[in-house]
Amino acid sequence: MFSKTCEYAIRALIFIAQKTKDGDRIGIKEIAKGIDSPEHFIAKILQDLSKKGILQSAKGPTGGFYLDKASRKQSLASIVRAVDGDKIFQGCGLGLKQCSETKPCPIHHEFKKVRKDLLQILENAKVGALTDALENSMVFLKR
Amino acid sequence: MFSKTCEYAIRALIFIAQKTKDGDRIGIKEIAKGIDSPEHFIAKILQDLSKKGILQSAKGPTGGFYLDKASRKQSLASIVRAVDGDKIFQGCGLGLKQCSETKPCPIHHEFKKVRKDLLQILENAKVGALTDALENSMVFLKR
DNA sequence: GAAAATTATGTTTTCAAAGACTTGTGAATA
DNA sequence: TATTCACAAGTCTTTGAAAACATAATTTTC
Ligand code: FES
Ligand code: FES
Repeated sequence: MFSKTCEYAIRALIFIAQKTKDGDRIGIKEIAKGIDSPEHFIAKILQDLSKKGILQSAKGPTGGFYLDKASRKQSLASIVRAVDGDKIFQGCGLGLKQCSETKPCPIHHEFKKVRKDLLQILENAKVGALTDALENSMVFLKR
Repeated sequence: MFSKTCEYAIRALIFIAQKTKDGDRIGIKEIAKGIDSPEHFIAKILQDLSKKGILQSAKGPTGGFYLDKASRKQSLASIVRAVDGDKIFQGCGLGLKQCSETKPCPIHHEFKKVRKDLLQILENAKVGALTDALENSMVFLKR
């Protein structure tokens, strides 16, 4: 569904949101452990995303990654868009060059609904809102 | 969503279904043109699938690919399973090693619904049933 | 013997991951 | 106050594997 890169990115962002509620910062090593991802790989992903303003970072001692107020209100959809683009939200399910209402593929009408549902889920899921469930161990970022 | 391989496979199967309604057979070159795919690539895909019994083939002059009665009743879901496996139907949306009800990821409950809808669409779409819409130019396999 | 799928093999591109090196920054220290 | 030092992100390069696509030889069957 999503690329590996994108999966790691979402997990990481939620993890960071939980760990930096009180203005703390968190290092790359701890993030990698916390979401069970390759350290160098997630490092690169987060660096790209911080350039794009999806999350914040600080160098030096006491440095690390964190999320400001605005970033916390962000939806998972915007993360997906930043990483994988919007192919998943707009592209044709059967790989036609362009999804089109007037020249649809055989599953266009049904597929459109799935895409829309998926988009809605991701739009509604705000990064900062998922931390409570995490702390109560109702959901997990690794297993 | 699906792999390129899988997209080609679905398009090809629907195309073959339409072109071999009356016991005809159709060659690889015509298929490649009909669905706008790389000729050698789709050839390999179809050969794999014919080994698995998803479609039928015959060598020699007047040979080609075709679909028997049973294959026509097949759903798109079984094609997807044969090509991409059932990761898309069962795997965790955030890439956890295993999707689980007891240790779910943050979007598990919502995501499950999307997966289920997708599965249903693909189960309901039978290869042989899509040919009419194709012939009436209500749907397309390339553009 | 010609037309078709089949098999085997090779190339290119993309994705995932790892490693080494660089830059910036806060804090200790002289 | 200026210097140094250690820490942590940032950048660049390389490796590995899989997916996507291409070429050539082979087999089957009419
Ligand atoms: S044309 Fe295929 S999903 Fe819209
Ligand atoms: S655990 Fe992530 S989708 Fe079920």
